[in-house]
Amino acid sequence: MPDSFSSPPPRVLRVAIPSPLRRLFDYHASHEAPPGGWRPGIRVRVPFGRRQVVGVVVACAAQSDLAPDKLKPVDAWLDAEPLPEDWLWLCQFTARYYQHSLGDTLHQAMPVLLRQGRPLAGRMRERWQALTEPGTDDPRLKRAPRQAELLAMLRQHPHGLPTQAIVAQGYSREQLTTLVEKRLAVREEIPLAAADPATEQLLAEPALPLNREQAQALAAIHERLDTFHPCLLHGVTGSGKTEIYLQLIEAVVSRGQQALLLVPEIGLTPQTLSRFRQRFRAPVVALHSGLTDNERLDAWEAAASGRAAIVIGTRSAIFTPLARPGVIIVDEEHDASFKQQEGLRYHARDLAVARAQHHAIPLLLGSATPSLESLHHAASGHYRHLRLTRRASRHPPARLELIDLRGRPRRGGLIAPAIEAIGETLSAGHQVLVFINRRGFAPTLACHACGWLADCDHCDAHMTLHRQPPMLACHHCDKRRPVPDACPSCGSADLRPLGSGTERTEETLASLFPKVPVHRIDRDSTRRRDAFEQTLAQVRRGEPCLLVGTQMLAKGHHLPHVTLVVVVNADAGLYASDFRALEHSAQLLVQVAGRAGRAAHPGRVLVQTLHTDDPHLRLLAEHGYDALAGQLLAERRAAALPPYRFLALLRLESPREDATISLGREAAAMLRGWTGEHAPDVHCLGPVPAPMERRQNRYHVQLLLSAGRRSQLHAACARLTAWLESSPEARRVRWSLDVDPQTLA
DNA sequence: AGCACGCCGACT
DNA sequence: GTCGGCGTGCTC
Repeated sequence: MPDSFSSPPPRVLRVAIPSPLRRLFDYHASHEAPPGGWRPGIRVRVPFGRRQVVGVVVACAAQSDLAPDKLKPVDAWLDAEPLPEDWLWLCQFTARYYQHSLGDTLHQAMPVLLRQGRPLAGRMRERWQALTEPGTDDPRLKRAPRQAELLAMLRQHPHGLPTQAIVAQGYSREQLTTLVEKRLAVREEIPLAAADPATEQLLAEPALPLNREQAQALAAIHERLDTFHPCLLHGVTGSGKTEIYLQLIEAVVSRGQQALLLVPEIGLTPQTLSRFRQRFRAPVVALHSGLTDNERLDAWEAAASGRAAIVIGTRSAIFTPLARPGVIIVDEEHDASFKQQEGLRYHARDLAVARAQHHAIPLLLGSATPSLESLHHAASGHYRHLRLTRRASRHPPARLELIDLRGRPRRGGLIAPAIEAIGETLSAGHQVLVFINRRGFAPTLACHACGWLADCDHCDAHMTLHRQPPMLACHHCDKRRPVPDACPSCGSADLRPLGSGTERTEETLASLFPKVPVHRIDRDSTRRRDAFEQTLAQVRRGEPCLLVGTQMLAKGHHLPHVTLVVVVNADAGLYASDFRALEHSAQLLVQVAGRAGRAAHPGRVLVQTLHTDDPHLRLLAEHGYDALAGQLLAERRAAALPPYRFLALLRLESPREDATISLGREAAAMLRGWTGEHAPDVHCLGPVPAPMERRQNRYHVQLLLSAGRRSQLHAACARLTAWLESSPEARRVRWSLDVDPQTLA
């Protein structure tokens, strides 16, 4: 075994470079070594081509495969100590699993300041302290009341306050520096490591009592906290999953370990955070989009050093290093936002499984509507299946009532029975949620004289008609056009909106129920930062109102006064061509339905559809999500689709249709020749045009690989990426490989 | 991905 | 006469 003390210092460093190239680059270790010697995980500044980049040492070697005169020396080391080992492991695993460049993976998984080469060690925190005693009023503050208030606040905290806490109180950095200039306060910097006071007592708020099911589920996870122990917490809306998370975290943190909680993009709200911050005295770090680069690096450092006890974040938080990992929890594990849909296409839930296994710690996946993957793992015994069937409220979850759209006139997408039910609910003093998964006024504009449709010039798609402001917009490429007065094809003035979006339904409801406020919630109406929260706060006050919204409304938000939910059209999702379309629409329908009747009143859910006899829809309506999931799993098995087989999708895209398809053909031919001998289990489908072949004037083609064994799929993907990287034709076509694709679009 | 080199069109 | 279009070649 090599002894690190007697082995000679390395002469060559193998460095991962932030570039899409799937290989390492060797450098001479001629620069002075860091104090602890060269080790994997140390960042270096190196010359790369004609520029300087920040790379990460991945291995140290005595010599390179390249001639020594081909190697350049590193310019400098940037870390005395390597970056966290668990983080480095996860990045290497991710790069391998998703067939992505390691350098690029490390780069993406690093806080921005580390990418730029800024130091990690020795971070300081600013603190501000009052210099004068209370009671000594300074005449210079007579005309500066805010500064006087700020000084009074600082005086109440003789040990000083961090900048963040002061800014949170509504004061500005300028006011602080003015106080310092007047020598009334002083700014100091203390090491971050000393900044958080130790906590004597973990719980700030008592735990809630658990019902029997909850207690059993918690006990099952508790049983083994020292091994990899994946559990699927499968509990209906309102069955108290969060309380189990909280008590599990309490148990882990009281052992001196850390908890990592992943939530969907839409779930990281101030309410969620305050629930955790109020419950624990332990330091909670939240990784949300509002953090500055400095705050993000501080949070990373706090997690890596172990000072942060609880880390909460969305998808990318899976890459947070942890000094003493104790549990990983993924809330709403079925949520599509856990999968990154561009660049490094990782699934945070799947990485959470790998990471928990690596650390030998429990993993908790929570959902009311688990993904078919997780249900399959639970059924096959890979995951422990913990069910919560009892709701805190005395009402059972609302059932879906299918109502037939066929042959009935629609107003704003709604038919008479739905409009009547809305009227009755409002008269009873309750609130109504109308769910429609299309934003804009209408899906498109049509000419009733000649049949012309408003199509996008750049995509194989219709343009959506908007009223606020009036325009035609393509939702695939962001191209906008003014609304024409007359048909561009025949000149007729008989242009009519076709179908309904949120704006049109909002308009219709406002005219049908003029005395009741209508709130529209979609990406367009909530563009202003706090508009969404403000509307929700108003709705929670409980006065009768109508909510019209897209799936933004469906997820997580507690709307206790809604007792009727209307789904304008269930068919769009159910009949989409994607193999996960049914699974995802069923999850969405159940989530939307979960918004109804959580308070003192039972709820109703009306689902408008053209296909009231559709077997899947009926199964969902009559027997619930679990029954439908069972059926869908059987169909997936029969169709040789995930979770029974594994997929990888090669996407090809270029402005030229012929170049795209011919590269696809060559790749397929190469692959079929290779798999026959090396990976007979791998099937290669295609090349085929992607579902929307032309987008933003680029042609999209795809090649689908499937296999029953991951090892063979992995080998085929490795062969494919290597071939593409060396193929001259592939340089003119943009390509990307999606391992475990979420959709085939 | 960057970034340079290199060879052909419309401007001061 | 130059500025600049993007084809193609390389990065230890």
